[in-house]
Amino acid sequence: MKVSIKDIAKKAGVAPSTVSRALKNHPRISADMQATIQALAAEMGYVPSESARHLAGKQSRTIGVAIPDFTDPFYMNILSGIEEVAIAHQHELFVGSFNQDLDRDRKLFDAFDQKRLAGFVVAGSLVDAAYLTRDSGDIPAVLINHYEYPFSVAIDQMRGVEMGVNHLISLGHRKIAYVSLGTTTSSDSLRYQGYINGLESSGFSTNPNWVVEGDGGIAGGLSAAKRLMALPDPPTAIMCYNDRTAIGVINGLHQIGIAVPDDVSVVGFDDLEIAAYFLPSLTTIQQPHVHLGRQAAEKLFALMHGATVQAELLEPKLIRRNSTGPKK
Amino acid sequence: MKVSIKDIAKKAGVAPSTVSRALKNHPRISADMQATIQALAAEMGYVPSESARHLAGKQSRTIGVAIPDFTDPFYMNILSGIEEVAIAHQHELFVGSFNQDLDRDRKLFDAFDQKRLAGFVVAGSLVDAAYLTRDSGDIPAVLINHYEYPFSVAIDQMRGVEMGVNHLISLGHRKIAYVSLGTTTSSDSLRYQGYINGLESSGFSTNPNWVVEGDGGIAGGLSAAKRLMALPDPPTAIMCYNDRTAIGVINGLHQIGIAVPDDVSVVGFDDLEIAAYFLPSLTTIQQPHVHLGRQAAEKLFALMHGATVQAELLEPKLIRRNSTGPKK
DNA sequence: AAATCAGGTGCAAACGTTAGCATTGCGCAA
DNA sequence: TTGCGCAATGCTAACGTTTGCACCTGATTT
Repeated sequence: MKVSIKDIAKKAGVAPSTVSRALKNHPRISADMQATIQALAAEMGYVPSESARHLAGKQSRTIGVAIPDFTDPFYMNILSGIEEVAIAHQHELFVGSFNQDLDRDRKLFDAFDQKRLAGFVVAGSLVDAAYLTRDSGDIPAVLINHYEYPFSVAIDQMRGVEMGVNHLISLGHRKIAYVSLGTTTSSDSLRYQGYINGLESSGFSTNPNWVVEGDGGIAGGLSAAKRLMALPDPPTAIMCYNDRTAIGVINGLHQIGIAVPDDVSVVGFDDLEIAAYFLPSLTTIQQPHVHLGRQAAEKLFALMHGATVQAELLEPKLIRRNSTGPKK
Repeated sequence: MKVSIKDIAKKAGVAPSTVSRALKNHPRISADMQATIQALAAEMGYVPSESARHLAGKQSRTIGVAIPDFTDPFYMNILSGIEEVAIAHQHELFVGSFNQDLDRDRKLFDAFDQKRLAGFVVAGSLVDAAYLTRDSGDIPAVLINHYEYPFSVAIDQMRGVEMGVNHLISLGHRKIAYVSLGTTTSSDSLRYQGYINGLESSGFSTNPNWVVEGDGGIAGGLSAAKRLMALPDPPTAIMCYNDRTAIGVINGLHQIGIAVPDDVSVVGFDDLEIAAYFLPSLTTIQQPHVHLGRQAAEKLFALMHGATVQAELLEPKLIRRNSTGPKK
């Protein structure tokens, strides 16, 4: 069905190897022959088989990316950054998510191995562990927002949350709550630690009641906000695990008639596109998402080319907008 | 470097074919041998080569997906639906976006061909044309939201916008604007036509000044809103190409002190997650995104299995929320 | 005029796996 | 004892491509 190099060779009356070379403008094939073969190939609708190419010794031109979930905009931004540099390097992407399924992460890494990928990027603390405990030896990999792995690109999440908390303190807030991710991942504990640090470095006490669990999404933030405000001594400011949580929180507050930032201030984390356009716009900690992806990919290519690279820790940045009010 | 079936065979003192069969529990291999080989394979860290497998005649277990952009949540939802059923059918996904790059769509389809994919799904009217004009003959494909192609899953976009316009009319609005996608695609012209139909079927005139171009994103909606309200005779309601445009529109209105829905009503299209949580929440036309993806994938698998399938046109649904006010 | 050179091309092995067919023992029926 | 069938395994070709090396033919060098 599919025309192969042999078919072309037969029709042109030459050897398959000549066709192979002619198609890639090998210098030892005459210009005449190259033109003839290429025309013939086009006419016959020849499409090279990637599998065969790959088998015959060439290195793979595909890099893998593992992300938690296709519907999380944060990871999509990262992905988009990775894709950008992959294309620039003439590589393709094989992207896999590992959603709800607990087995899926293993399967994903198995797939990476079976494809003999040139390298891959792992984004999302949920799988870091899964990756690190397997011995998929030789394929170079870069992790995003992981801190122990030698090849990683990360932003200082702990410091980020601390900056958010400090900002709230500087506005006069003393009752500051935190809505967490709600699953035990390194990101979650780092950000929580940042919250504690921010409070303690200013000499304020922490109230365990003011730390509640979200789910990293809007719905989790919404219910967390309601739980917080039902407390006998509700907070006046809420630091959130991420922007989606913050949006949920603001929405939840709105539902029970609490205005942001007039009554309660809210800080997010990520600086998604929507953060700038939500009403009120979100004060948040910026992660340079696309840049993060780009950096990770660049690092991966460096690694693939044998360069020595080292872990990189990017500085977060506070973006002040309207979900935190003026100084009280 | 990588251990192959031959390495295992050598070590076990059997033929490669025996190893191959033992690894897949072939009935004609003794249980003993199977156990021995499998243990040995595990111990040696054997990982099958997908390329070799694929070359040796097996059909590919990968389906391709072409989307416009990784950062557009609408397509990510679709993707997530596709992925779900792909996994259920034990297939993998090869996802490609074709971003800004005009050449990229061709390259993407070339990649599909070179990989000898089992089939693919094309989402996004920008590439439909690119796909339809090429003769990538034998690989089954399903398009999303395309109307001429025999194998497609689509919702009735024209009807959707018409429903939105009718809703606005029923609230008493007469000056209704439309913010388009701004590029000539079938989606854009269909939705525009729905706008015209909605107006004309109620006997209202259309004012060309009230049709302005967005860009499918938030920024485009924002500037469109400002342009509309600067008109000598500004509209009192705005129908938008999609939710992201609507969010931009509401934001733009907010910037110039116009309240939604008190002063102006806004309707979106898609029903993204954020639509329900934006403030004000968005009245919008629901596309069953994830379902759309699932349907498309199911249809693709049916097609791959030789079943006869036909195009499917889903009914849109108006979701009434707070960006459109009570009857005036 | 003989030997060398180089450009142009063909041969064949290799990549890792699968699958059809052939082969080897063996126990068992005739 | 001879022949047979069956279970278990080996042989080999094939998938489509690449690549090192050998080969041929004119043309250039001495």
